[in-house]
Amino acid sequence: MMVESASETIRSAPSGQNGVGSLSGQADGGGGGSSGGGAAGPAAGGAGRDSAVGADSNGEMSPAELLHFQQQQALQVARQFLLQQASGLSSPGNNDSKQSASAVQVPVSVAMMSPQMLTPQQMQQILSPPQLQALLQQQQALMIQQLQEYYKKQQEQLHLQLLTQQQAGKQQPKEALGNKQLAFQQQLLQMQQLQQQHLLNLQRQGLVSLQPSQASGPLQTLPQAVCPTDLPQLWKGEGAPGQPAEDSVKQEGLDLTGTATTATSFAAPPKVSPPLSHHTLPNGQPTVLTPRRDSSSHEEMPGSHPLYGHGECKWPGCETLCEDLGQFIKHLNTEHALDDRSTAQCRVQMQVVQQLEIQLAKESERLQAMMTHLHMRPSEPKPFSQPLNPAPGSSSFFKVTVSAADSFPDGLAHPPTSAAAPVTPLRPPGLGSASLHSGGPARRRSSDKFCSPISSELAQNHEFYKNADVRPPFTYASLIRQAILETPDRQLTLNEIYNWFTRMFAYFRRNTATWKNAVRHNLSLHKCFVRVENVKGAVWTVDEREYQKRRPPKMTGSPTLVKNMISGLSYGALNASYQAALAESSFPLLNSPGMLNPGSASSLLPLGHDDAGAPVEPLPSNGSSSPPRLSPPQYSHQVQVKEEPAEAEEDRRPGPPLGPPNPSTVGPPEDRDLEEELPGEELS
DNA sequence: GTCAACATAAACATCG
DNA sequence: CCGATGTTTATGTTGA
Repeated sequence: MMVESASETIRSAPSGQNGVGSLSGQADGGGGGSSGGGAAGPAAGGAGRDSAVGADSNGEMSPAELLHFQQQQALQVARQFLLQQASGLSSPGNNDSKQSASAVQVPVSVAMMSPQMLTPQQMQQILSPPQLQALLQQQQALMIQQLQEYYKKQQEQLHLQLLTQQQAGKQQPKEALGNKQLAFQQQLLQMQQLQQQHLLNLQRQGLVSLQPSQASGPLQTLPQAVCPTDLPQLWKGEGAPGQPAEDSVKQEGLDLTGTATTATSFAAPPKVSPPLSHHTLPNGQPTVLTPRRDSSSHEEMPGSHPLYGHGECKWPGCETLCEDLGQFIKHLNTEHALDDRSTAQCRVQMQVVQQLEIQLAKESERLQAMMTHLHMRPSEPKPFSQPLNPAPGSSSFFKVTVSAADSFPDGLAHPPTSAAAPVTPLRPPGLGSASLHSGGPARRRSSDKFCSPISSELAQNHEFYKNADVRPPFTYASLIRQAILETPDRQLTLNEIYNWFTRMFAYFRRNTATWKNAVRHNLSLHKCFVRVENVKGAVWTVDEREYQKRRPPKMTGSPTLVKNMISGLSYGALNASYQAALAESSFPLLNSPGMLNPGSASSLLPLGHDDAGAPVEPLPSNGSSSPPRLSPPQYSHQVQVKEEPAEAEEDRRPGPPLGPPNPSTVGPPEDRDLEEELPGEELS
């Protein structure tokens, strides 16, 4: 899987034309893809190609490749996390909160999605960048911690030896003693150097991807980095530097928390009387080992075992095929007997579970806070479970809910990030939602659909997208729009748009032909993008009104969901404000990255109107969407085009301006437009 | 099952 | 002619 990683970088730059088509420009699909790709989706297709290309990739990796590689690793791990969690291994045990700071934000709903089925790509989609990073960091922190323990032990040992030697040396010739001391000291030194080196190394590796965020986000508070690949290795019982020793060390050094249950389920030999202590969850819940059916001894159930499924061993990193349970048991007892490796893996698993639990607790807490803030009944378990499993619709909406909620507490305008800030590494609403329900890489209209604040989203995860080869969960249209709106004069040439894409997203630094074609396609296709002849050529602008218009159909569905959701959560009274918030989130003040001036909830409402009102607009979406049309003027205002835009777009939209008044300065034109467009429209 | 939105691929046109 | 830019059509996927 990881093979998929580095590779595309290769194909990126050159627009791999296969010279088939008529003209050059569209060498799209690159060598491999072609039409078939569609089904699998871009990412899938990309992955496919990747692997193909990646195979050849030699040992060396470029930074970008390394980054990608690490991401893949992280995904792997994340997947494992979920996998494990889903397998019911949950054994509450809460450690000190050392790592709580880096608690991973894995949407509960995600965890419910039968992780086994998830591919790294999907994981990418499911976990928001911040989540991925968090995951990664969590592991890094873990590793670091373990390593430090290990090194510490080593040093202690050396010291001990040294002392012993010194004592013993009393009878020895001074010279000899001196030598020995020297040797030990050297050893010690080496040890330290090794440690430093190792840590450095890990850090460097880990930081490749973290750096960006560190510079700008809460992530920087996270512990030192550790190569994300370590964990898997640990699971596999190989590779991790200093691992063997580490095992024994960790046993004492690490704050092992776990439960008997876990232990039993892990190590066959009864001998395992884990020195594990029970902890309590943040919320005070004792982590009592709930005798889970699956955690009971494997001999129990004739046909099943928590570690056995689909004919293979589910031990982390094992996957050995076993024809039947008997064989599996045998395998379990031989391969996963009580030894250093197994215990280490077990510990890792415990950590995993702990993290997940911590996260769950946090999310619960947050939810409670939110609900409290919103004057709702706090102890409503539904919020969690409801959206999780059921229909895709609700689940996706849940995400929106979360996002909206995120900004709620602090005031509508608050960037979600800050809310979750220090502890929870960025939890972009749009992202989470987008990725989640987009399921496949190809589908990422979510953001659009649910109007996630792409701008804020981007602002928050700017660095991430910039460096991580992760496909942004936004539609091309929304991205293009964002690109255009980000500029002072709100107009961009095609090439500039390209540049924006590549500048903002690592993902778009590859497969250029494909996405460029898509960009062009989108520009042409969507009415919201208006081409304006400029002196130096043509520039593209955004007709915000038109853009918003596109959404009605989408949003029509949302309200329903909203209602469902709301009713389900007894959000009743909140309805209005909630929707307003929703709307708000849907209408990020895209302009400034700083966006969202806190506390101006009221100002947001209008937007809400728009969104809510939009659906009301029975316009045929676009086509001849005529009546209330008036786009041209609008952007013509905001856009400083040399030429009369009206002309250029005349054909497109003979729209008569309803809002001649938009003195739309480059500032917040949208608000204005919307307000005017749908004055006082209430969600109906 | 239908529909809308979207992604992707590709053919074709236009222009510098 | 070539490449960049635009337009349009076709097809497939997904969610409502």
